[in-house]
Amino acid sequence: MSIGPMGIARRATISDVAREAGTGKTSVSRYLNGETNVLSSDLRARIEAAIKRLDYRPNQMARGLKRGRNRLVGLLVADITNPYTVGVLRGVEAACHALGLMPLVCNAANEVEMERRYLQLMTTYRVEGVIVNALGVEEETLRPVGEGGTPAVLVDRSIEGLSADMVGLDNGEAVAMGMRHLLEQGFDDIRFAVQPYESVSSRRLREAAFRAALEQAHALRGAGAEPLRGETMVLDLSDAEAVARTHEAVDRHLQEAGGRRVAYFAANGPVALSLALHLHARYGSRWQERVALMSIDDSEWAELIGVTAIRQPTYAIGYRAVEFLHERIEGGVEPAREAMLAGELVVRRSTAWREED
Amino acid sequence: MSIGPMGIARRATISDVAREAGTGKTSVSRYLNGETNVLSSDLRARIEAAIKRLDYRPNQMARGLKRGRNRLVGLLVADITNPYTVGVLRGVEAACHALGLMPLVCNAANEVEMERRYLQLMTTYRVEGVIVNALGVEEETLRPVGEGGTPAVLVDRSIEGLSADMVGLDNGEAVAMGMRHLLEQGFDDIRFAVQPYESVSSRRLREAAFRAALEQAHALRGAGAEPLRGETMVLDLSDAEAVARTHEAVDRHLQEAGGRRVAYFAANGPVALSLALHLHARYGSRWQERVALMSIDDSEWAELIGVTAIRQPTYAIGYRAVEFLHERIEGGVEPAREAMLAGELVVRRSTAWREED
DNA sequence: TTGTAAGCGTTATCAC
DNA sequence: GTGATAACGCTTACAA
Repeated sequence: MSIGPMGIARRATISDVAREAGTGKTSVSRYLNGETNVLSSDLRARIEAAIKRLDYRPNQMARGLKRGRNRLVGLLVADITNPYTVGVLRGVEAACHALGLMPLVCNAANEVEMERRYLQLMTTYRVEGVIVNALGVEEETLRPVGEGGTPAVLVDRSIEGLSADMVGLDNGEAVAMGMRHLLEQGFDDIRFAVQPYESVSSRRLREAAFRAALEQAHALRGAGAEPLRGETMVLDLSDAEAVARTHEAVDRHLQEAGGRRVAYFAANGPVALSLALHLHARYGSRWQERVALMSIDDSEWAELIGVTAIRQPTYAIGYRAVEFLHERIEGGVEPAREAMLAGELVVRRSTAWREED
Repeated sequence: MSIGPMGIARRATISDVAREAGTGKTSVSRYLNGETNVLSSDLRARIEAAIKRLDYRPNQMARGLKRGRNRLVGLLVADITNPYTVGVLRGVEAACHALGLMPLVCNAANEVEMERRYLQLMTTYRVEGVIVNALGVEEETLRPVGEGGTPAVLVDRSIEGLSADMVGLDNGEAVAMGMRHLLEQGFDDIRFAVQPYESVSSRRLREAAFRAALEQAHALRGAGAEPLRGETMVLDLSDAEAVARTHEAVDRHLQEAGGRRVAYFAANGPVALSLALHLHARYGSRWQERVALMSIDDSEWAELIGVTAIRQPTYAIGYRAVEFLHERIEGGVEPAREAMLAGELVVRRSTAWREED
């Protein structure tokens, strides 16, 4: 690092290195890009020394400007506060690292407006591609990006009218697996709790799978069997009053159930947490004697209080998303693909335990 | 967006806009930079229209190259998996947004080697400053960066020999507050659980504050009083075997304590979680009848099972860090500052509840 | 094997 | 008011 006027440090440039090594920029550039076979070992050594002496680091921005690729990929997430997101992020980072990419992480904090802004900001930095796990980006926001523009890969949720690679949980199988478990355990009163699901594909699929499983179970039981109760319950976490109302509905449900232990199947981690917090606040630390909670998304607290979960392969999802994106960046032109990764059922006390225990 | 050869989309450049608007690049640049007073309203309108028509977005990289500042700031975190980190991240993002900066988030996943690599990578992208919450970066890695080089702000922990702005929890007061509470509640057997603390300033300060509080309490009690037991217990989360050994030590401690309820004061969230998981696995869901857990760092699960916590103002910490950094970026030259933000005690059942309840 | 020169998309300098 | 033109730090023909 050299010192410029006024004692302010200035980073060395490729020209500085060339001068220091007594050569031209071209050779230095060649050295940097590993075209080592075209360089005499003498020159190579001089360049190497000069670089070390000046503590030179090539400027990625300038490099990107010239080459048209700066190795930046954008990662837009709806909510970094959600452990699911963090898991995906870890996978994304690992894959980026392995592929020589640099992730630019943006958290929209559940604000649709933020999502749009960040997406714009990213294109401004000329990211080579984007990975999107968003709440409400619309097809039009991504369109210029999706077709011939910046490649995009969707995570967890597809966007209506946009055909892009997408990777996420195999929702249908995950919910079916959960329901199979619940029914095997003999639960006959099951509520499926989910955030408003019209506009988010993964939620929609999960809810549909829940109803499908329910109907199938009905059919199997036949006429004479004991009735099977099942219902979808919408929990809008973005609206405190709506949450309160839904919590009250839960209370009424438990009241009706009398002493009978009912099951709640949460469509994701945040929903499960909201439910658990309410139940704990309302019925004390022994609330699990009244309701069996089960959730898509595993978490620290699920293990801590013994709640059954369907663990999502978040790391793999993030990793795969980057792999997809990388292929597109390198010019892949296959039609849009979909990777649906399997969830893993982690059975804990909440559902293993029957009333008679 | 215009279409280049082979149908491949190419983003419009400033030259395209100039041509489309029938003017020169200079005027377009002026328009972009808000030097609107120097432009005739006619020209201004034409440029505006051209920009809209071409969906033009200035290239930040090129801009940065020319201006020498690209509005990128690096955020290096030790572990994105830690909720503390996520809290800080949110504050950082909000502040960056407010100040027109773009955070480049790097997660070192608890690997010291990664930290070094990412720090290098960031300088390669010519970030204007860095915010560092790292495990083991050494002073030398940051030195060129800290002095006259890229400004740096430290979060949660200082680095030996490096004088840089730093922001974090007021550790002394936080621990003192926690100890005051524990003693008031009548606990007389208190273990302070902390990760290896020699090399991480915040841990060291917390441990020291624990011992100080203990001694003070001893002094206050005088000779005739019942004995007060207190001990520091190191829990090395990076080493599974060490963790197991420490967990066993916990078991022995509980055994010795007989039926008496003892207190565990965890120096941070991950430590508290490790303890809670062990206790739950070992003593079942009613483990809190044997030990009162309290922790620096609040979390979802702490509320869910009623564990007392000292909440860190993570959002404010992140926000403040960016403010500090911004001042440096703008050329501030004050000596290194330190912001110690106050924690908040959140009392829950774990400590409010006495044995006789 | 090495170097010269043009150009990536901006902004800054200086003329008109 | 406006617009050439020269950088910024790099890569890449093209020459030598």
